This record gives sequence, structure tokens and C-alpha cells, in this order.
Amino acid sequence: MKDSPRNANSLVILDFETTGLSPSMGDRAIEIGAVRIRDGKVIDSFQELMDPGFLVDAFIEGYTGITNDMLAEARTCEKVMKDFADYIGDDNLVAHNASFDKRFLDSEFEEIDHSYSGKFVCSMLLARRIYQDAPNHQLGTLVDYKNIPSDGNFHRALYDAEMTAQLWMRMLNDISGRVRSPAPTFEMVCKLTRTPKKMIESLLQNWQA
DNA sequence: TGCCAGGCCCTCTTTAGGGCCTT
Repeated sequence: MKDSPRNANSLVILDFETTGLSPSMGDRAIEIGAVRIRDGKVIDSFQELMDPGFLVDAFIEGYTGITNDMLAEARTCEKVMKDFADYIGDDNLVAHNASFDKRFLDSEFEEIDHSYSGKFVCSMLLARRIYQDAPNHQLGTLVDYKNIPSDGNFHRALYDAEMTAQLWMRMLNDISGRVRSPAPTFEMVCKLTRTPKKMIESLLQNWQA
């Protein structure tokens, strides 16, 4: 789905499945999943496997459920990422542990000589601030902690992006009711998570419970 | 299975070390 008219309230939540942890060590993306939120609702999505140009190891096959047979039929990273660049446009971006996804996004975009203007923010850093009593801050744990409906099928890109989007909207909803002390203040959350204040303000203003 | 890397954050800290989180 790529019909994506944009405005200032759009936000793309994305997740990569990859061959490993570090593009600087030669790892590549093998799947991208993303959803776009506008005015508190998911309005469209993007998902595609991509062939990294080499075989992935057994751990990654088991961890993601993405096999080498599946990737053999996929388009190349370069072709998929060109479409994904069109999809995100200038929208701001969210990911769970964003430093990881940003490294891969930057690396794959470098391969196609593309840059983007949206700001990247991290749902995990926000969750660490506002859900300090959670058992841990893994995506699956937080989904359970907030009783977000889930079938537990994590480690596929679109599903993880969808769950991150639901978690992100839940966090915004919780922040809107916790701006008074002693809970973390709104300004504190923006500063500590490096989340642009205008982004959260805009999403809160347009949040539809 | 869990290491690789790297950013964030806490503490037995700041001239550092180690856990968490992502695949």
C-alpha cells in the first residue's frame, strides 16, 4: 500500500529484520515493515522481503522465520529501499530501539544514495521513562504489560511495526494523563527521549482514543 | 544459542564499566 498523502501529523513506525546486528560488519536488511499513523490512527502500511545478496545463517532463519528460499524470490535491497524511500517521504520516524533501525536505514539508503529529512525517535527510550515498573523494555514485554492485543507473532517486520505503533499510541495516551508531577513531566519526556516536542504535542492534540 | 555493534543509562561514576535492546 503506497497511497500516502502526508501532513504534519503523519508518523511512520518502522522495523527491520536483518542478517545481524551491525551494517558496519556487513549485515544487510532482509525485510522492512512499516505503518503510518495520522491523527491517532494507522492509515497505511508497507512490507516487503529483500534479498541481501548472500545466504542468511540458521539463527536468523529460526529467529525471524524468514528462510533463504523466501529471500531467493525477493527483490534486491536496493529496489525495495527505493520504494520505501518514496513511502516515508519526509515523515518523522519511530522504531523500538531506534538506534538499531536507524543504522540499517542509513546504511541501506547510502547504498541507493538517498537521504531523508524526518527525525528518528525511539519508543524504547520513551517506555523506559514512563513504564519504569515494567519487567523489562523489550517490545513483546511492553505489549503484554500494556495489555495490547497480540497473537505473539513477533520478529516479523510488519507485525513488530504494528505492535510498536500500538505501543506508541498507548504511551502518548498515558503521557497525556500524566503530565503532572511526580510523574515525568511532558517536557522531561521530550528532552530525555530526544523526541521533538512539537511531534508529541501534535499527536496528542489529534489523538483519538 | 548468542556473539558481533552501538547508543542510552545507571552506578559500586565522571581519567569507567556494564546491562539493556535491536537481528
